[in-house]
Amino acid sequence: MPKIGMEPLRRAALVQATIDVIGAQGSLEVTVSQIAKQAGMSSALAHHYFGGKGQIFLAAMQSILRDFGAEVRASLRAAHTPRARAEALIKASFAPSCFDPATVGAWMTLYAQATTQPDMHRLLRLYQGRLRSNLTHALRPLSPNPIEDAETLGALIDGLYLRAALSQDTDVQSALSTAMRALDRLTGANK
Amino acid sequence: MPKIGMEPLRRAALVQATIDVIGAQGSLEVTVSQIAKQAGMSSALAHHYFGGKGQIFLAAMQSILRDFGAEVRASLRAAHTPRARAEALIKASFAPSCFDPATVGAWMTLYAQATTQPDMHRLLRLYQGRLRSNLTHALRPLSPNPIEDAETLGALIDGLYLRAALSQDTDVQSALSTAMRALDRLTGANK
DNA sequence: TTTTATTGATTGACCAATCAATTAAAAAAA
DNA sequence: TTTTTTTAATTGATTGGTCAATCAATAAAA
Repeated sequence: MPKIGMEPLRRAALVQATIDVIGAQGSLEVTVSQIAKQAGMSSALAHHYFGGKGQIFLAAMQSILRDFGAEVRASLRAAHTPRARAEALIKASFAPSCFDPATVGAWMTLYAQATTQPDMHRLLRLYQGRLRSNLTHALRPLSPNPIEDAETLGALIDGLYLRAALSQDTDVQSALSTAMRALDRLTGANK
Repeated sequence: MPKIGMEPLRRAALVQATIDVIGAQGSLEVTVSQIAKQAGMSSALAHHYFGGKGQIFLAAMQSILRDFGAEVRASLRAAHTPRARAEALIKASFAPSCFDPATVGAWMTLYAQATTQPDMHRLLRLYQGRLRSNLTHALRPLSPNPIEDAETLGALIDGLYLRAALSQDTDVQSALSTAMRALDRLTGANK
């Protein structure tokens, strides 16, 4: 069986499997064996390539954040005015992929683990920093205090996401329009 | 030893111990034995009175939410204008007790478990419902759309709390003033 | 003597991590 | 080209540890 160059494939499969399993059972309580089985290999191999459960988890989170980052950049690319950029950032935060059960589970895991695991904490700060920076940039031409307003809008997005994600009746639409309305107000309520 | 009427005392001690242990180690990963030891009894007794770990956890969360509710009510009692009521609600959400490591740990646990455990989910909805109701009531005389604005302010509070709680440099003050500024804006930017 | 309180010890299960052994591709040597 | 050697891939089985939950036994109040 040993075709050479399996490592990257295996690692990718394990990362995807981790996300799938977390999504399937909606929880952080997954075992290495479950993940390995989902990825079609033995748990020993998972340990061989990743070293430990924590590192598998970390890689999975990184993957999710990377995908989200890509979605944000794609969304920004089509936006050519400050206002459109701010809207793009909001829309990306409430994209359907963000409400995939796997993503929600991973996100809650991240929050819960950030209190103790430095790696996870760093990852969370990274996301928050990027969102803040993007929002500040977009709001600079629109607001007299872009930094403060970016902070407000960023926190609002997180709070709305939390509520939407944890309502079984995931009414993303309502969360999205609430965020948009807030943007209207922050930028001077210009319709 | 068996003085009669131990049950309520033991239960209360276990609830407090749960909060303490979660706080001390900043994480949801605590064992029944740890909790029982902290409460000065055997793990068997903890099981005897509560039936299982999940029920101990649930009782601890209920206790935290009950305390928070009491703080909110106390804060509201001193507020005699709509504006003061809204401010009181915000202040209560950023009270020092909310940033006690034990409270933060418990809160993150609640979010993480709400995705799977119906009990926890119900509890979270209860908190969100009460906050929404309180905010709506306070904003009714201040805003043309109190329901929508309460939703916005509630989500903002949650988001700001999340950020403040997960920054090692817990700058509660900044979160608080951001929320207050948002209240200004929602209520027509008067002053 | 019945009921309540209490615990040490045990059970049963789960699980992360390790190890020894196997396979076969690839590379080097003959 | 054939043979040997090295290296990567792979897993079944095992280990060591943890933990929730149960139980049997004890002690003392009512």
